[in-house]
Amino acid sequence: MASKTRTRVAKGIPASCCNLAIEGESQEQFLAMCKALGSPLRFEILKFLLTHPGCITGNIVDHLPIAQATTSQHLAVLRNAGWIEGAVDGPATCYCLNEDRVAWFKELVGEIF
Amino acid sequence: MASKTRTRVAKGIPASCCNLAIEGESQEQFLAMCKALGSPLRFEILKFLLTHPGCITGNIVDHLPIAQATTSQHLAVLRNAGWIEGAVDGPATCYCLNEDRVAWFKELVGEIF
DNA sequence: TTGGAGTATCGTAAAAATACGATTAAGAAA
DNA sequence: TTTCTTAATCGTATTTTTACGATACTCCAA
Repeated sequence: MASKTRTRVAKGIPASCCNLAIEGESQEQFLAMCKALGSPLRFEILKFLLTHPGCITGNIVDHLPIAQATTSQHLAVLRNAGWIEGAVDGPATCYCLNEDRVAWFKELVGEIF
Repeated sequence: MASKTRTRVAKGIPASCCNLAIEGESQEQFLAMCKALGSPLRFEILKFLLTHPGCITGNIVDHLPIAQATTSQHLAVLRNAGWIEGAVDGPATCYCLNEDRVAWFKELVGEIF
């Protein structure tokens, strides 16, 4: 047996040089935030919220070249990833950054790399 | 005309509170890095390279639960995003982090949020 | 109440990402 | 050379993401 192992690997894998301070649930949440951030439209939404705090969904819809339904969908992704929070304000929803989460994200990026 | 504009928006869009130091090409590169980072398998590759510097493709393939072709594909994504660099070492390819890019990424995350 | 404004969700079509086996290519060893 | 090791690329099936119109739902005003 042992057919799957590579032959002629004299060197093998280099020894571990360090450990990383991320795994499990934290890692999942971090990856969800990265993934959510990786879309141009969603990044545009975050930029808009960063520079125009206190916006409602409609403001964001007007600002983007996509349909209302799609915008709402992207907002949900950002919400689920933890980037933003939505507060109901009458019939509208007022979105803002989740400052704690953003701070956590920044910290983590600094720690990991 | 003006049929698409929202009525009853007395408040309008909140005034811009600040500017962001990212746009255009820089933003595209940043988003590519975020997107690449957002995949569990690719993050696993980065973690492996972080903790085991000097690995070749085969080491990474052995470490992941996916096929060689898929791993190679993910490595290409990370390479194109700028996270890693591959150096040819005989028949093998030795991968390492692109330290400059990583530093740039960290800096940017600190600036944006 | 009733009506309309503001949003979220549903259902679905199109596009993109993911994964794999097979193949190709390039270097090292025989 | 010929062969083997290593890794990238090709073609393709499957899954996920994206985007939209239509619909449902909530709140406020008339």
